[in-house]
Amino acid sequence: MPLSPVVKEISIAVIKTACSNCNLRELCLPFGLSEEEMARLDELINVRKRIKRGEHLYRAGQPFESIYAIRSGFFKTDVLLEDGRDQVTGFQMAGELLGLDGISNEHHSCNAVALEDSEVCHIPFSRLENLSREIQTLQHHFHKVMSREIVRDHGVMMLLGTMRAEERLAAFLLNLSQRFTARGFSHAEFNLRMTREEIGSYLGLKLETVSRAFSRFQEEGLIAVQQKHIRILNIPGLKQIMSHHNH
Amino acid sequence: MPLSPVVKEISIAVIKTACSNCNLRELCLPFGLSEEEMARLDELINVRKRIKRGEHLYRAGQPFESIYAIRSGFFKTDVLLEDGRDQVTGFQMAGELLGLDGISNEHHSCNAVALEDSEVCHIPFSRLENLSREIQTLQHHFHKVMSREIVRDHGVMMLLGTMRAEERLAAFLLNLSQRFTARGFSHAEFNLRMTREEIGSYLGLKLETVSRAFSRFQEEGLIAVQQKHIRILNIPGLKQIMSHHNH
DNA sequence: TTGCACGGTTGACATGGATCAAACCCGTCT
DNA sequence: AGACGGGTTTGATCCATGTCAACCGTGCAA
Repeated sequence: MPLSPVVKEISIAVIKTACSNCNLRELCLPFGLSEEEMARLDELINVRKRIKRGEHLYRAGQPFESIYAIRSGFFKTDVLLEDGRDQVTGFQMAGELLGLDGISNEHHSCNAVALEDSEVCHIPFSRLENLSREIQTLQHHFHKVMSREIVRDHGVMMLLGTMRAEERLAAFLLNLSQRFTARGFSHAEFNLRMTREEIGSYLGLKLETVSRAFSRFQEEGLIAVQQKHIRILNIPGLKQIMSHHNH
Repeated sequence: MPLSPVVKEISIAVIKTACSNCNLRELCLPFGLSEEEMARLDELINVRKRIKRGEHLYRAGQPFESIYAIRSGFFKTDVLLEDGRDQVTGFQMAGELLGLDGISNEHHSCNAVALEDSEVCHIPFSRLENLSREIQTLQHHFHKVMSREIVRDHGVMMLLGTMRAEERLAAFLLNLSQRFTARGFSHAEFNLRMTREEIGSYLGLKLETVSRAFSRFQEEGLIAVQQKHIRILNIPGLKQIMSHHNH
């Protein structure tokens, strides 16, 4: 059966996806819900999409109708200016939500691209609003998630506004490490899913600067880098880089 | 009657404040509500606080229990790093909401300071959640407001990550102009409420750089600056500065 | 009225990161 | 196996913005 051009780029698998037995439920939307409440959430979240590396989950300008919970994989979001400049606004991993920016004016305001083969749960937003009018816990948790996104963005603004290159990269690595840990992965060893250029775009730096900072950290014994493979050797050392911001 | 030290710094006036006859209702939370729904919102928003110039509406770390709608005046929000660095994360004016960042972990994550004598409406958050479980329009509008904040933050990240000094300042001025216009003020002439240092902090620049950029714009006939008084003479010119980002 | 304090402006100079360019590494295709 | 291409590393140089310092303007207090 032929697929339309639009659908072709992401294959939709209508697999019954249950929050109730998802191991990410404590990181994700169902956090704090009772069994019975979770069952009601399950009714609404029943489509899972697979997105292959490099494909868009959504694009800026497309009508907004759903948010997405990442079940597995890794994404970036970015915004584009008319003159071609773009900036990565975030990297998202399992258990995190994508698409919250689209609520504001019924259209997505950024692009979401998979950086590795990924799976997301499709959450129709108006049905989520309906359900969260009935389940207070869900309502409150959703508000917390949105608020957390605002706080995170303030952190990035701080980083972009006041930190120098090496501080930014240290903050970035520590943040990744901490999020991997929360998902049960090694806090000290991981593969970067994004290029130096994407890291640079996120951190407001050029790719060469990112590369040099990696090399510098390696020379100082803080990390071991081998292309995309990172081993963090000295977490306190990285933290220290963030604190003494002169030289 | 003596006031406690905590209360002393902001004088609370328990004046009946009605959204229903507030001229900011179309910019603010009541947007889109029917008369009857607005009356229910009125029941919940019945305390107005006056905050004098320089005083804090709230501070980072304080327990969160309310959000605030600005009735009149002008605020800045800023975050502080342990090592003393701080950054202004936004400037807020009448009709805008303050405190959304506090939802995420029951504590405010930034400081909100009045830049001129101001008045805010006090909106107990749990009561707002209760009401928005009953009024779909309110619920949806509140979600839009939070989402808009996220989109705004992405814009600031873009600005901090990719723009040069003069582009940032042009973007800043155009944004202010546009928000003043939306509130019925002149789009071309206004007084800045913040210092050069605060502008710089927001834009990720030093105050001297901000000052030089103002002077440069003046030389080029784009604006007329006289200390805090700004007159915008050439809006297309400012827009153009933002677009050609090389030299 | 004078003087002080705070914010703003301007200049001279220093520097972190951008830019430009070459070479390298690694996986993939032929 | 060889060649190609995307991503990365490293070096040399440049420039926008930071830093430091002097001075100015305005409003408030004595």
